[in-house]
Amino acid sequence: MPENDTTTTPGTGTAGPGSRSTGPGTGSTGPERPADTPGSTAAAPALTREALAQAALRVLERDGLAGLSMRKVAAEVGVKAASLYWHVRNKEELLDLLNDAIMASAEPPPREGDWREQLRGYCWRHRSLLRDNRDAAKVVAGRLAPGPHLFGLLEDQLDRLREAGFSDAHAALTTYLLSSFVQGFVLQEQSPLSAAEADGASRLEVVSAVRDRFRALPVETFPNLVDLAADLTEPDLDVRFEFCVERILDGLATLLPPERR
Amino acid sequence: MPENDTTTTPGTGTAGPGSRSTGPGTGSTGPERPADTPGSTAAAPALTREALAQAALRVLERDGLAGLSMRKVAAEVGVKAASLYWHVRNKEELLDLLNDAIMASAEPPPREGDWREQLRGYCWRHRSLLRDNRDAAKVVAGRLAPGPHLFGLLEDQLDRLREAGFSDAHAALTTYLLSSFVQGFVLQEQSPLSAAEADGASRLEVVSAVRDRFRALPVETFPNLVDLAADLTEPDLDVRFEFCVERILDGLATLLPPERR
DNA sequence: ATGAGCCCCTAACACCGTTAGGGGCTGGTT
DNA sequence: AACCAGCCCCTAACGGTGTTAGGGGCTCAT
Repeated sequence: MPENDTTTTPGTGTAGPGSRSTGPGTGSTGPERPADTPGSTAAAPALTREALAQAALRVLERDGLAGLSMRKVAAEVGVKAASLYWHVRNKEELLDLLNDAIMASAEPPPREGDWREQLRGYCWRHRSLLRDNRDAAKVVAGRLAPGPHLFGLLEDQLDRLREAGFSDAHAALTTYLLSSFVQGFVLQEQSPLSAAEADGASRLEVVSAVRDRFRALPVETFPNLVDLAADLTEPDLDVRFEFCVERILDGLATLLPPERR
Repeated sequence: MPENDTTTTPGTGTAGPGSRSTGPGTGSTGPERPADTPGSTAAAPALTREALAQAALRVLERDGLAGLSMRKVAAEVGVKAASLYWHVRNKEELLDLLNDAIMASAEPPPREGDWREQLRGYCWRHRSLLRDNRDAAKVVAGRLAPGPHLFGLLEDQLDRLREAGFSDAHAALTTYLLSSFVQGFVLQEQSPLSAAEADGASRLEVVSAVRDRFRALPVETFPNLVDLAADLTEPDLDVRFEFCVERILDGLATLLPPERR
């Protein structure tokens, strides 16, 4: 009942009218539309999957992931909820589109400096991408489904890694290391520290409250937590991120022969 | 044992009748229950927050995070949904409890070998913890809210890091690096590669399908993706994880004076 | 006996994802 | 001209969700 379903799979082609058959664009990279509305009322906006993705992006920005519903996205494009199912198999697929729409605004760092500088740029940009779009980290979280835009980034990153001297296998593995870390980090840095967020509670207030809680722990069982309370609650998350990224870069450097650094 | 609780931040005590006022245990560490049901029908299970967490854990295992509803958790403990709100402010708080319940089954690696070996153990154990409990990674994802069990782990990890020779600040930052990475990695490794999962589609089938898709990309625009298709789709995720962890450990090693390695 | 606090209940609200079925509107074929 | 096929949207409804209001017992200390 709840999920299951999947009844569809490809089969079940009872050819019944109601069943979704092809849907517009299923292709990954190639353009799908036959042409574009040859004549007649040329201005008709023509609801596309792209338009859906943009609408979803707007709703996400306004209401957050929890507030993103089919009905709202439909309203955003001026139709009713059920109509979306002509363009999209289900909400999950809409989220895939949304995921790609988020990735669309990413662009690789400039091609200057050594490999460290460039990879560093990738990490920091990836982080800001996930932070700038509301709830982007959560959207991306359980979603590998590579949209075309991510392909471009991946391609570019691999290119630089190989050029830096990394082996094929190492280059490929490195992309996973970087993306896993950045994703995990942003997820953590954006999650509310305590229930006392979302209300007023300025960031700094919450942080120092957490720090006090650390300090208030029983010293005999949690000596380190008490002692390192200040370090654990370093309020500048950029410092944290920088530390982590530099450590990862150091680790990657050991893969290269010393002369390439 | 650790009855616990965290939570609440006391305020809001308007003392009005209908409003949830205190809830059972609000104390931080001390035991709350006055005693335990002195006489009479001694066997009454007495619905506790702990029991709720266990019930939620069972529902999670059975139906996954998407299928975890207040009503089901309530049914699991033999009450109706509305009754849960006496013990818990809302679903979010229940998820915090669930989070801690998941963490409860974690235990630190043995204290043998050098610091690398021990940190490695932490990473691999953390990963299996998140993989063994269904949807655990997603539950933990947007949830810092440190349950008492996580405190224990953190304390232990910090202790080993300092003993290894890391400075206070470095030790603290390292815990974030490790947990961010592991969390991000498991999130990625568990997310379905394509829509063609969840159905039949053995893992290997899907992997090789994805590999073929990489290879089928236009070579002139995605030369690296095409070329590294095999490396990018390495099916053994342990290999990936190992690479990432070792790189991070290498990076951490550079913080130590050479003689401590 | 009274009241306070605990703990659960029934009903209901508004909203969710999703499906069934239908109805126009278009363009091509017979 | 008539027809059909496909596109694209609609209304209505199903079963489910989190959450609140209000009430009712049941146990205790006064």
